[in-house]
Amino acid sequence: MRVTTHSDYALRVLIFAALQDGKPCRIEDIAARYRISKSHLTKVVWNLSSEGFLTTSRGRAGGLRLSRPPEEINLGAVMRATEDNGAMVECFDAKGLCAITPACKARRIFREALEAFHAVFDRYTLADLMTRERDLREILGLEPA
Amino acid sequence: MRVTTHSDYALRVLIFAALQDGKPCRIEDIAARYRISKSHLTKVVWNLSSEGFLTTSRGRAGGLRLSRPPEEINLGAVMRATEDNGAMVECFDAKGLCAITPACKARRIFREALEAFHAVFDRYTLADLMTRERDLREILGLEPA
DNA sequence: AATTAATATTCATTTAATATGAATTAAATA
DNA sequence: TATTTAATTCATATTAAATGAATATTAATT
Repeated sequence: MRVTTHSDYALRVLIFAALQDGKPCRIEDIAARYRISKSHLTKVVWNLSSEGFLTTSRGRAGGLRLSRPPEEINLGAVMRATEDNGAMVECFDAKGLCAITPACKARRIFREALEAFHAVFDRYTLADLMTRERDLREILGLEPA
Repeated sequence: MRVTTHSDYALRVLIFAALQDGKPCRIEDIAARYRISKSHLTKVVWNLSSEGFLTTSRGRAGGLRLSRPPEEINLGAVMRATEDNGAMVECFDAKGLCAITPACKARRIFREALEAFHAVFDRYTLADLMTRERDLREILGLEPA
């Protein structure tokens, strides 16, 4: 089983943004600190912003920031918004070709398992990822709070 | 999130084998009925057999059959054996490059969520997938029991 | 108004995982 | 011994995902 890097990067962006004390930060800097693709990150940020987790502004002194405090950003909501589970298995997809789909009980179990997966994230917020804030700042080369 | 077709196919093989009343069946026939790759299916069967779910024999009158009755084949065990979760997210992999891994709390949550996913399958056996046996037989073009 | 700095958008390319195909080898049975 | 089947190996194709690059749009500063 695999989680897309899209979700992975989404969490990294949120963690980075949570370290900025409300000040906007730039996609370019985030990409540089994590050494990942700025292009890809741009799409991740766009997603997070259209889902309401981030607020972005263009132009000089622009950038992105958390729309809400970390305690109010539920990780289950983030995962559900960033993972596309429409094709987790072939039978989830309307275009699936598995012959036995009409008589197959496995699909229900897959849905149940996926829900259980998300339910774990539902129990955490971004704040739960920030408990080692000091170390995170150091690793990412940010000023101590 | 995505499950590999390897696991998907594994379930299909087990379902097919469970419909054979203990008689061996051939990989080639399974591949034909599901219209999927025989080569790939061979690897899936090899895995299931090395994990003890199937018993195979070569040569004339050979084939594969369930090693145990369906009620004794736990789906959680099957999923754990067929899914490679070593790289579910980058930080699960020893070769992962994510900078913040040492200070990141997300990994624990991912592990917890993965375990919750498997735990759902733990509650079912192959027998739970066979409740629509009549329909499955018809779709797969097998003789009624 | 012009310039600069940022996100937004689009498209092309690359990459890596996955799946498939094909051919050969080994084992079992008639 | 011939035949049938799984096991094994290697090459190829396919696909989704990720990356790169270029352009457009927006907004703040000078």
